[in-house]
Amino acid sequence: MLTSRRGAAEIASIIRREIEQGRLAAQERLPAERTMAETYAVARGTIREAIGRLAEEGLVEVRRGSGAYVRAENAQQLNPVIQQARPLELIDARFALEPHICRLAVLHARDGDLERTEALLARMEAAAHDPSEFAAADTVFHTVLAELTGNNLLVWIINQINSVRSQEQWSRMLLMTNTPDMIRTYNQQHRQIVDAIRSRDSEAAATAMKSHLESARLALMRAASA
Amino acid sequence: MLTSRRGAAEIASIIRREIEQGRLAAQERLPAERTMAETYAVARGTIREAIGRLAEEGLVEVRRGSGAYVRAENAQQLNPVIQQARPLELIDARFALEPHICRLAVLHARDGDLERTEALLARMEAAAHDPSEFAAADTVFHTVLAELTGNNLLVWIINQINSVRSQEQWSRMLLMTNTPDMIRTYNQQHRQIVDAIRSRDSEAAATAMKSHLESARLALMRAASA
DNA sequence: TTTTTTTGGTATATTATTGGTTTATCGTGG
DNA sequence: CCACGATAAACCAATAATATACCAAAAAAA
Repeated sequence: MLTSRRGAAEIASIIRREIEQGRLAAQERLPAERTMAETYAVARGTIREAIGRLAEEGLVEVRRGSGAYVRAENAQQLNPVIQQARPLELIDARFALEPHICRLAVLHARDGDLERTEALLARMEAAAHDPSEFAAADTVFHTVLAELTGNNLLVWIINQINSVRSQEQWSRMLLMTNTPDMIRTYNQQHRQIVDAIRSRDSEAAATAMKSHLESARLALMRAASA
Repeated sequence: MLTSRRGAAEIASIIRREIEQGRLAAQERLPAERTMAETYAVARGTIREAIGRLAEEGLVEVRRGSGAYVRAENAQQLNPVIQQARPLELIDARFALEPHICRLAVLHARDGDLERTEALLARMEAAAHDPSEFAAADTVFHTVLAELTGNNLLVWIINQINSVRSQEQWSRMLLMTNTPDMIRTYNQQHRQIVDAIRSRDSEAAATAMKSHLESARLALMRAASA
């Protein structure tokens, strides 16, 4: 139900969501009130009202003449379980989910749906020497696989797991493990997965995903012990 | 009586359902009376009558010049994605997660940890004629299995999935499917799972869990088609 | 350093929106 | 017929949002 009156409450919800989703990092400064007023097409007073509520909630801290800042202790507040999850816990969770996601994708994916994965495969193959770009595309790839199942719950879970990748520790780990050699291996495995889905072989798809995850786990453990 | 002509009582139930299903968050403002009148194709007075009843029930709070707001204590604050998940989506997600959770439980569970499952098995076996009690214990049982893995991320995911059981639709479904016969079947399967974990046979544990979930899915589909 | 720019803080008059109220009218069912 | 509920329209009062201007603190630039 959308209301015509875009009030301070709605603006506050929008900003709150931005913060909780981590699109605004801790300690980071919010855009200036006048800027936000323009971007949300709303009066500055409304922005001030919204920020005031967030300040009351302790989510942000406003400094006169400087700006409004995300309070550190609240930036990661939502889903502390996921944020504190250790890399190996994440891999285990993926081991549980993604092979079966591949099976469900075989059952539910329509032919046209695989085109998106093709574009992603190309993007990842072009990023052999750009670990960040590869990681970004890889995240989308695994999300798209979940979407192929048509199961919104699974998509949501995968998104939750993916959200940890924005974490600092995780980013550094990715840069270490995503060497050109590993990226090449991953790309071959990705293609095996897509091919298996395309040929409607659910067990082959699940097996390919297990191999893929096993490679990722090994790379992770090598990086951790190094 | 003309069914096309909707009275205040009907409008009130519609809005009440919107609130209880969490489609309107806490503290959120309802659409303006004039707007709702248009969307429900009804006179403003009828909307006012409906909102008045909700206010009497304490479900909403009306502020002159501002709007009608959902009172915090009545708003559903669960995750909308999970809340709107269909039973079969949930089962599929469990199919993805729980067999592998059993494997991980075999790997990580210590001997003493299985005592909790024993107590739960006894509780469920004593509840053959009490579907609600059985469902409650069953929820805990699957959570404990996740805890055996030592993976907090998996525990969190299972808890999220379990939280949907408080939903109205789901409760009715459980009462339909949890007949004494089905409960007996479930209890046998639960014991197979625990026995497999105890004897450190990860594939047997995973297979037993798959059988269990398959039984649940069949019961669900029978109930849905009935 | 000094100067300039940017930023939040405050005040105010105006406009728009919203709930509150009244009144007249129409249809349906008893 | 009457009673009752819904409709429709008009107006009132409270509140929210807008638009504008100016101040003071902080930051940036000179």
